[in-house]
Amino acid sequence: MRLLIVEDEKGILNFLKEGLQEENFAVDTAEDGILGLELALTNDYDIILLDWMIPGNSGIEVCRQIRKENTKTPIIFLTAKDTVKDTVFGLEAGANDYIKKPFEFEELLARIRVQLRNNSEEHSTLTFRDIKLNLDTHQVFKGENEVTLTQKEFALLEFLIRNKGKVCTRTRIIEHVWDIHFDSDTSVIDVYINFLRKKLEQGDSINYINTIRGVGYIVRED
Amino acid sequence: MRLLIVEDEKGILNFLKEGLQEENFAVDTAEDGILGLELALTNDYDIILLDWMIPGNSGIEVCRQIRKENTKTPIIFLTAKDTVKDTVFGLEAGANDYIKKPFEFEELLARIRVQLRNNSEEHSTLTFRDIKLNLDTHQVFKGENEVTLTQKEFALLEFLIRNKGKVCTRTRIIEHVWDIHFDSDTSVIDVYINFLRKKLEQGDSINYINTIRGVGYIVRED
DNA sequence: AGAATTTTTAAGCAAATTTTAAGAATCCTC
DNA sequence: GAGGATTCTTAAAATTTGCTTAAAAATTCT
Repeated sequence: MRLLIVEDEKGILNFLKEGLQEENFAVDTAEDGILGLELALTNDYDIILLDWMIPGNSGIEVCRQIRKENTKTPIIFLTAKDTVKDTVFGLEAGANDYIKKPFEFEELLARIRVQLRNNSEEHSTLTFRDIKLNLDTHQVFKGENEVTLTQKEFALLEFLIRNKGKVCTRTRIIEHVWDIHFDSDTSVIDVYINFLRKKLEQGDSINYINTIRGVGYIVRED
Repeated sequence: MRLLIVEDEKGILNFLKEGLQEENFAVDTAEDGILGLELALTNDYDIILLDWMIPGNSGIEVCRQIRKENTKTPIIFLTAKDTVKDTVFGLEAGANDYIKKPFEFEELLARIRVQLRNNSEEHSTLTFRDIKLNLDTHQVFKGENEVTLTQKEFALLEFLIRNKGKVCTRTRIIEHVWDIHFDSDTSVIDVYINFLRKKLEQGDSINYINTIRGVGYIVRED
């Protein structure tokens, strides 16, 4: 994982650099906006940490410039300011997240992980217990046996497994799987959960998908 | 967590209301500025969502009025406008954040969480003595053992623990957990406190929830 | 176009949750 | 310790929610 830090305070910069290297990131650094922008545009980073107040260019400006060329790489703002106006501006300029100084290293790490998780495409298979889901081929296996799912069934299962261990509320499901963003009283979700259960359980009466009444559904490893 | 939505489009209103209820918010709604303002001033919300264009009063005006009395409660603007000028105007009127329509429910939720500072991972579990409450999975553990709670039970316990060490009056409980704000003589609270005690105490005769006669209930660490 | 498959709607049923209600128990004041 | 108020407990009624099924609508395939 390759990472760029743009930050003018040497103390913070070194602190971050060392900490992140211990976490096995390949770390590049820049102490001003000019260099930062150049590095960001000429290299392929997995994530960029950008200080708000830096010489050469404001962090916001650097962020905008990066976004002109590259919309993918996650950018996290490090900011001493905490007025809302600034935050909003930052997000509007294309940042993915921001963290207020002073922050705990752990928290930064957590946010970095969130961004990387969102961004990474490397996982072309998802697994859950004995279920394997191949995103490239759209195939699903239960142990050795292939289970054939329709598109919607696949999408629903994928969403559930991506959120393994967290409740998927009905609202989130309908947004992510059906792409409906307004009020609608439909029972498609129930029907599709039923389809999935039937196809996955295959008589074994294993309970893969748990219902959280009044909220939604969840899949759990054990 | 108690929340007010001021929004005139019924479709959006219901969509938000349902989605947020799934996330365990107690949701109040108003379809115009007059009612919205009145509710905002006479109740104690944890967060307010305010549409920009509403009948009765412009959202901005409502926001300003609220801020005259109450500077604390976070306000998020829902807006179809997206010029920066308007945005700044709104933030100057005292809003804490804004979100452009159409927006994804997820994004709104993220912004609400930022405002409530529920953002970081640690906050996805609440603890109280040997009781652990996981907000992601909606699971509750007493030591090693899982305790299964219904939605209302969960919401009530969550409210009590969030207010750990403080008395929760019956009025606040009925408002925050049941979303009832008129006078009503119901004994649901008693019944649910009883449910909780039974499920939590599990024969150990530990007293998790104390009664404050004439006032309400409280949970305390020791 | 017709057939097959997938997706959505609708409705009845079952089960779980929530609320109501009423008597028992407890607490507090005089 | 009597009496009133408050809370506890229990059971049953009311409501909500989710499951299941079948059929209609939409889409894809031949």
